[in-house]
Amino acid sequence: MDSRIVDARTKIEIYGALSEGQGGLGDCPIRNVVQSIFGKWSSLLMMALAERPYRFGELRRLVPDISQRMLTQTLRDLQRDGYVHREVFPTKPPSVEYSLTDLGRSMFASLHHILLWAETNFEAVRAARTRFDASEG
Amino acid sequence: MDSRIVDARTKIEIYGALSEGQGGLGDCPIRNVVQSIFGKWSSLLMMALAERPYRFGELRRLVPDISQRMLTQTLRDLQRDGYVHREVFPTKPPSVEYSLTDLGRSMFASLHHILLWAETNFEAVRAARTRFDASEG
DNA sequence: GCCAGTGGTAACATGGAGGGAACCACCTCG
DNA sequence: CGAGGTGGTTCCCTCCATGTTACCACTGGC
Repeated sequence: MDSRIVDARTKIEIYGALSEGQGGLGDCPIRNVVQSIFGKWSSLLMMALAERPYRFGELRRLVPDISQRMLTQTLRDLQRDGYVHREVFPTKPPSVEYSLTDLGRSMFASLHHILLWAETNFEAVRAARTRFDASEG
Repeated sequence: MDSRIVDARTKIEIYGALSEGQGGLGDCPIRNVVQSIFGKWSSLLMMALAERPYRFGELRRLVPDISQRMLTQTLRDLQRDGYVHREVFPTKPPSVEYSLTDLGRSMFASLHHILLWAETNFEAVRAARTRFDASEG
């Protein structure tokens, strides 16, 4: 990855231009994509599906405290964005399998970095929060 | 980065264990950290500060459609999490400079991947959405 | 007959993130 | 004297993501 960071002013102008006529940086399509990735459950489901395909019920059991509604909706959003493929099998009670597409695998490869960072550094962040909260009264 | 992905079941159990007694995966500290990074304006401000330190007013002009309230609050959150350093200079009207800490630079290095991915691929995502919306009536 | 499991949908409630506008103290410049 | 720039805070309101609950059709097993 080219770690050179272009002048932020320029970059932000580009971001703004992309949302011309819609409301400025607030709904720039790039930031929109990023936002949708970070729904409350999206990254967790991507993590699971990155390992192997899962069926609906399996995912529900794997993530105990997601509601059925949010599981349905999050999967549908991921499918809509092209990250997830949904396949129905004509078993006696029809079963449904969810798997990552190529786009999904590509996206998860980039997403993975920040997830790993959080796994490694969340204690440092928690410590920083504690320090901050203590010093501000 | 080690691209080997551990068994999702195991990983999710670990995530769950971290939030023991608080409410399950819903507020696992790792996911909590990730969520805070993806506030509406956080990544944009990190992008700017990754380039060089900025003053409050500079940031406000750089990001035209952020409200003063959200700028203050987002910067405070980033400072609280240890990503941003806030320094007050005793100029005649005191001025304030915001810069990244080492933790912040480290975090942004990982965040950068997914931002670049979104910049590169947002058209593919938009295309996928259009296709999906067209095919579902 | 009846309950459990398949994969959902629909109606409704709610909490918190975000937005808008006004206000603050201080200083300088015209 | 008044306007505008410094960096905020406070109050109020709105809307959307999420949660809760109930319901659906179908099948197999007890």
